[in-house]
Amino acid sequence: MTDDERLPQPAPAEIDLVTVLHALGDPVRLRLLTSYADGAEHSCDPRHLGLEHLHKSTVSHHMRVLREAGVTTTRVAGRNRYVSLRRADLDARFPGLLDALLAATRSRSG
Amino acid sequence: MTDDERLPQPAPAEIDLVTVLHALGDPVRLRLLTSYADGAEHSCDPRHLGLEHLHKSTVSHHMRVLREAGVTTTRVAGRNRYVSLRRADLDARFPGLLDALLAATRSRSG
DNA sequence: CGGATTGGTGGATGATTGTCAAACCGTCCC
DNA sequence: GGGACGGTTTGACAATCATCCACCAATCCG
Repeated sequence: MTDDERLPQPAPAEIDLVTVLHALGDPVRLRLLTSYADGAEHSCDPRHLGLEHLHKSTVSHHMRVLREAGVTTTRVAGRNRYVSLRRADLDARFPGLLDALLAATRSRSG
Repeated sequence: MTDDERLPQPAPAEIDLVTVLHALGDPVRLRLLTSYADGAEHSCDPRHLGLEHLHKSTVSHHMRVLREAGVTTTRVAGRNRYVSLRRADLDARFPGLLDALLAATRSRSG
């Protein structure tokens, strides 16, 4: 489970606020964030994410940006990848930020 | 004071989260945000903002992005412009977001 | 083995962007 | 009027970016 391979991601202390904001300043990636808000692991398939209109390589690109910014983590198991939010790391580094962002997306502009 | 002319800016309800995050996902603009965190009005002169290395037209461009995103407001008085945070509008629309952002910039990664 | 599934890589392309420079504009003041 | 001051606008340019497409790689399963 947890000891599967993980794709490269920044250490908690290396998560940079500007990079995170830049990563989330895109409609597709902010929508991915809302999908991940449930804390569960998600596949990369665009059809499971309400992104049917996007090419799978485009979604792959966006997920890489999120991961390299430190927003998500990706666990590799067989031919599947399981993406989830790094909630604890983000909360520790930027207290209240994630909650405020998720609340903001829920209240309307998501 | 308050009834001076103001440069165009979005109405409170039109402030869009993606646009705000995109605006703040730039090191110069995030730094401007920290300058404005005191709630006071600030001139546009790069030398008063710790941005001596930037051309004044570049700073003008960044301030326009912030204003059009709804992050700041600009009051015009004579030949001067006074830029300040739209704290009340942002707090009303995205509760806790601004506080979390400013706390994050203060704690380190500014 | 061989096909299907899941997802990523690399190239191409058009759009956006950050920056500077130079010209411009309204205002203040001598 | 005519500088000087504070900022904006426009244009140019390189860099980044979002997207698609075609191809590739690893894994699972019959």
